Amino acid sequence: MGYHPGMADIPAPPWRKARKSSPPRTVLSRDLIVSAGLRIVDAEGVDALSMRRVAQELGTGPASLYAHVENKEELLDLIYDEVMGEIRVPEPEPGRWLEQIREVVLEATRVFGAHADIARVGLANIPTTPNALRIAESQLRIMIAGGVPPKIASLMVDRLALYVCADAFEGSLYYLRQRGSGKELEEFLEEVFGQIGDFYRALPADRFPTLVAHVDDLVAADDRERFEFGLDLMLRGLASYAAEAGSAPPVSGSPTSKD
Amino acid sequence: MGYHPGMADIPAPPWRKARKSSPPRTVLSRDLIVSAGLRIVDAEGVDALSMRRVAQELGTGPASLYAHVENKEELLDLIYDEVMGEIRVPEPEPGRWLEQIREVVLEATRVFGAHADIARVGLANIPTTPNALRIAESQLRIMIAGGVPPKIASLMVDRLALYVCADAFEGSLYYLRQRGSGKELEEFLEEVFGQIGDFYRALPADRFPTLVAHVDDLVAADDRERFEFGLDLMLRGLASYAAEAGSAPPVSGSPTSKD
DNA sequence: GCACTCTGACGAACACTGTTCGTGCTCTAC
DNA sequence: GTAGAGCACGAACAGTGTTCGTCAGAGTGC
Repeated sequence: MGYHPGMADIPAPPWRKARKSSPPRTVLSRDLIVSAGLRIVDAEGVDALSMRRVAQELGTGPASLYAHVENKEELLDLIYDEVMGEIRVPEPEPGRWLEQIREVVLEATRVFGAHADIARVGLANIPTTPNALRIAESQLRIMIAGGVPPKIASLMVDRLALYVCADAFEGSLYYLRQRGSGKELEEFLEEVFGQIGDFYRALPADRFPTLVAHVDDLVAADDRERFEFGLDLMLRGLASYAAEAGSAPPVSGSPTSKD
Repeated sequence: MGYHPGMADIPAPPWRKARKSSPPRTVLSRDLIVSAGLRIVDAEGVDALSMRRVAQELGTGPASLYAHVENKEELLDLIYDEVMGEIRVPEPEPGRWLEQIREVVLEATRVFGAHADIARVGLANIPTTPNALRIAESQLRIMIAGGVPPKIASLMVDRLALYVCADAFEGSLYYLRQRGSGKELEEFLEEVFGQIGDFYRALPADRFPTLVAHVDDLVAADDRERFEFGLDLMLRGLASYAAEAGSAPPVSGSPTSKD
């Protein structure tokens, strides 16, 4: 700060107001912007991401970002693709195709779960970014190698993506609210589920007899169990489609008995 | 406008500036606000709904709304519940439980589809509003009457709600973009799907061989087919859980052969 | 070494957003 | 007839995404 080597000792002429003491031009780039954005999303969620906030993180003004990024929307897409880049996919092993699909879905859920509510970006866009394609390619290849009819496999890729994003987004809501309330995760969840349980129990039993009668079942399941139940629903359905089409059904009957 | 009956013919004294020509106080109410909000959502989508916009629709200022509604969030919840009120549910007929579940889900999808992207409100909230409870009660009753184990039925209610909202929200994206582009629905969809097809076809075949090889399958399905495929996946899975638990499986094998 | 263009960083501004505060009108209850 | 509560409303605050015009500095051609 202050002296610049090239200017020797000559002080800036005072009548020129020194322009602004020439702050060292920060060097921006798409990657810098994206990773700064991802940092914000991870720490505070998608709603907290604003162009000003990203710019501030990089020590500049919001207008500077628009030279590298079209939009806030494009920025979010780029961040989303960055996250999807963390999802690892296996080489197809035809004998384990159903299990492999299950593994890819679990892997995706793990990654989304590690990045706050970023999954909602995936819900709002038709994914055509590189990593989205990579994962779709992988899933399609696994299923087709396993003998699933291509039409079924294509539909399945779409529905699985929707399910993963929707569930991850739903799950992130609890996560963000917990973070906002300063409590520990376990304590928070217990409190929330307790409140929901109390709420259901307090319902008028004449209008909602079945709900009231099964409160415990309604409240018992945690995030993980609900997610896996829904996933296995779809996988059982898929197995039945595959079996109908003459493909060999998965060896051990149902995908439930895994893990 | 102008004369008020009680004031006879006496004009307002000019030195008092007439306060503001005393505009006839509009009478607000929660219901008025909610229905105005729903009108905006229907016409322009959730993003277009702002407190100012609602106030304008009612001929007043934004601050006036806060006497009847806590929040924008609460307003959206109220609008969402209003929409859910349109969903009709049947009386349980144990012999047709799977078909009835399917019908309720289709009915919900129909209603959401008629109200722009309102479904995204359902994605972002744990639904505890009256109509959400009504529908959950109905689904639970149908399944339990059909012999589905309560635990499975409880999980199913949750997963179906998630699926319906997620799909309706995804579908609404196309809808809103079409509306924004001034074209006819059919023309718009054809254009979009054409572009996506072209995009897939133009992909490097060495990195995405499976995608490129099955472009036609990937692009062929429309909204409806994708939705019903996913739904039937889940229902087949559900049927298999129900069968495992000793309940009578649905008569005609799979839910696919309906309609 | 000089003059040139062109990229891109940046300050300021615009039109919005949700929400709050204070004012004062109008209707109700006594 | 008057006190009081409820509530409609204007103005303001702090924030948003985005655009415009300016202008420093790097790179290029001579």
